[in-house]
Amino acid sequence: MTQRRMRLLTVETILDAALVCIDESGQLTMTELAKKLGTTASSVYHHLDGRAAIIEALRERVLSAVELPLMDSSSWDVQIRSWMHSFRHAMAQHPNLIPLAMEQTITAGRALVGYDRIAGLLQAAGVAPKYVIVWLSVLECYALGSALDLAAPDEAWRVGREDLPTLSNALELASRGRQRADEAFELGVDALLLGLRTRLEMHR
Amino acid sequence: MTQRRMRLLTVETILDAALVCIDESGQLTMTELAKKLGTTASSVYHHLDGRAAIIEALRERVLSAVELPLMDSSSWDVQIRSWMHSFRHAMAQHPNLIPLAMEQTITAGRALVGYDRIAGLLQAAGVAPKYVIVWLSVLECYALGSALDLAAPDEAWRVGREDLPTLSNALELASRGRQRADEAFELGVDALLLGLRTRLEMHR
DNA sequence: ACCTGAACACCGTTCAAGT
DNA sequence: ACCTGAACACCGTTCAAGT
Repeated sequence: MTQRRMRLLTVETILDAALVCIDESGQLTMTELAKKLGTTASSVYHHLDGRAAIIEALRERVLSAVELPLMDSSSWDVQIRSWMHSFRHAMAQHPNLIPLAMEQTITAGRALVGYDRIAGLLQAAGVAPKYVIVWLSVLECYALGSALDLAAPDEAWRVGREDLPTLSNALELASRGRQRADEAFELGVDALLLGLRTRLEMHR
Repeated sequence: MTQRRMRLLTVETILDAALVCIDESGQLTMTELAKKLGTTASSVYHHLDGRAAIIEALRERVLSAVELPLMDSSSWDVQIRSWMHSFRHAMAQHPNLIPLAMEQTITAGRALVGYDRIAGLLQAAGVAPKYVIVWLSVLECYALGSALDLAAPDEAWRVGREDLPTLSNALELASRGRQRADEAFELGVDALLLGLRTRLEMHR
């Protein structure tokens, strides 16, 4: 009966609540977070070192859902493709987190293992060693831009100007919202890898 | 002699100062901006409707430096390529602005004319009408991701872990900082366009 | 060890009062 | 019309005081 009073907060519960805040409102304020936890903002500081640390931890959590490229027998472009998909799928679970996570640094610690394997795949595919990082950057830029695209409001693609007939017409025929973003991601990854493959074959 | 007192502020001078703030510190606070202008924060509100409006105006200003795709006789991929370069070059002048401009909306009003022409080029190249917007999204995602790459600190690509030999070795051989970002952008654009061209030829 | 309320420095923005 | 100082609501963070 005289059970010790339960801990109100845990790193886990705080991160859970913070992610809910971000998913719901796209923002993260310490007061809103505290309210959702039923405490005050200052309590949070006993478990995590401020707002920046919370966002950092959430980015790690989301990135940890990215599957490592499998070391199986499939070809290098299939493996890279599936890794890009896994990356974007993880990001797509919490699109509102993406702009917040951008504020700090871009490349993460935990993702490095994945990067190492991708570097190996690129090298095995025939990319010259001094260009492996450059190609890794290319893939990262596209993955990042596509992730941001997930967070963008679809209204951005509304035109309503009659002096831009080609664009207006194309928008009529196009898919919208998430589906457009998904199709674009797919197409872009394939084009990047096809471009890389074609270039490698040309230089052989 | 009895010259009317000069106006202290203009929309132009405010935007100039704001851009200096952002270039210098990567931030934009109204008080810092006011100090740089030699006035108080509240004065600014007589000319521009708050911080968000300032960033919006700056984004328009930077985007207005993007050259429209020329309607000349060069092939579609050369034209698209030069437009992508112009876009990124404009962004590269003020990399610190990019994350701030992301906070609001992504696609801009003024850029729409450029988008219309790119849509025309894609269609002329043989892209099916319902996929024109999707391809436009692909190009935008990559341009955006590459722009963000410009704002990222280079330390992000420092590893120092011996359990990741491929990545560490690749980093040794790679170029760094701005040069790496430039090379990556170049390579990615070419790969995307080469991929698109190859795909179009396959489906012909 | 964990939680709390009050306090602090700093935001963006508004507004009545000046010229 | 343009500028200003004071005020307001709201941030993130710190800290002495409680249990």
